[in-house]
Amino acid sequence: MSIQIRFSLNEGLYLKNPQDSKLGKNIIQHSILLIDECGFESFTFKKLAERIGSTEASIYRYFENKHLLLIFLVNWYWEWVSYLIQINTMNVSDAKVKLKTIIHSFVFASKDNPGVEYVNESKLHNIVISEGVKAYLTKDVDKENSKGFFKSYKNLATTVSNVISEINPQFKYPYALATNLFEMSNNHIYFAKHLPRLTDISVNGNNVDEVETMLNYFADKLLS
Amino acid sequence: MSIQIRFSLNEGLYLKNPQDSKLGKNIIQHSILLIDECGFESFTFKKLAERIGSTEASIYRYFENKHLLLIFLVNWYWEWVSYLIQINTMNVSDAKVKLKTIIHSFVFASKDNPGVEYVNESKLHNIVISEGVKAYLTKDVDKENSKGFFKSYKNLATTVSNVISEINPQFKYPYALATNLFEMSNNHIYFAKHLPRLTDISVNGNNVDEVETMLNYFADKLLS
DNA sequence: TTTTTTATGATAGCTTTACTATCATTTTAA
DNA sequence: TTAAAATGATAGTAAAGCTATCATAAAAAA
Repeated sequence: MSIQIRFSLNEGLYLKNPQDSKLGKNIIQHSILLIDECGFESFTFKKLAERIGSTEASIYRYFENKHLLLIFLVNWYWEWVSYLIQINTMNVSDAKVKLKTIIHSFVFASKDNPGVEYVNESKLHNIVISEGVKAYLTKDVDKENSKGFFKSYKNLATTVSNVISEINPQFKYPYALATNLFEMSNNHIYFAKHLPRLTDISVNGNNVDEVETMLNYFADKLLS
Repeated sequence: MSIQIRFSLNEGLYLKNPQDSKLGKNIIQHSILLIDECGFESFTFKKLAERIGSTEASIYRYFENKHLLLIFLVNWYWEWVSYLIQINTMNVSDAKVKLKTIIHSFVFASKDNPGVEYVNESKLHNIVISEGVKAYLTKDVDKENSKGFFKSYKNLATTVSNVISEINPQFKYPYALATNLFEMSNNHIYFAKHLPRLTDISVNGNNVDEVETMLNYFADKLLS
């Protein structure tokens, strides 16, 4: 028996739910691998179709365009992180410990697996790091936001900001700190790998311990 | 007499220095306006050429492609911010005041003008907020970094991190804090405008006072 | 001033991306 | 076993992202 995880993502993101068919799962699986390989700009539905032995037309039956596929993947990732956080904090009552657990959960999200067969969480994490912000940094952000395309991320931010407010009810910026912890995590992993002079931490291989330490330090200090 | 500001930007960014000719300045001026209007994805050299009554071919004589133009603009912006910081902190000796001045300088960079005739600093700031990270979030980052394309940003980060270390020599993350202040500034202005549930601050019109207050609070708290 | 170099404009064309449409075929469900 | 739904195969279109060539205009050198 295997655990079957299936997230309910916003229906506007796809034309047909890719989690429901073999081809759909193939699209998810190999789009992750291919975007990780070529980067989002060079990624095309044609390349993806060739890779999975299908056709462009078939992929367009699932996603209107590659931008919506990216938003789908990013949402999937945040749902996955939310799920991990929920499980890991289930029996934790102390808010400070809860925040530490949350930080650990998303910094190490790619290693914590039970996992979903057709999703390589580690490569998906790389995509979120390198391409994630492109999901909302577009001229369509307001229209897409009104359709609820960023809800997964906003819900997660709310969850974390509630824990922050529990630790220090006087703290004025719980949402900003919550999102900043996520953004910092992604940014500084990227900086460590590609622009090391923009950060103090280093990432050896996939060892992100220093990121976790830094985020805990920032959170502790700001909430003290 | 007018003040002539001219930044020395990395020569690999352009084929011919656009600061040296009428057409070049026109390209800079109207690419800023056009990217601000359409967003980077929809922006094309063809549209720009039509706008300034020139041709695609002529623009390609200045920039290899729109990606390098974006890096050029972002570098221009960071050079501009560095210049403002340098002027504003010239006669400031106290490191804490210096950091406050730095924060003020970049949050209000678009208003502080003397200005360059053909650059709309305020719209350029919008571009940096909405499109800036796309300059380095690509598969070419390592190659481009080795050519020095991100040097302006790294120099600025170093300047700020030195001030941070002056305030608190024990602080372990001076670079991370420096870049984080910049990234937070951009992110939260964007969030306030487009994804308000991801932040606590609000931006009314172009009033970014709350951003300044938040950054000062974060910096003070972390360095105390 | 005349000549020569350099910058720009006009035009054309080529490849790739981002789609859409149609019809045949396979797979699934009634 | 038949109808319906999903996929594949193929074709085609518009725009993006270039490159090349030649004519002309402007600037610099002679």
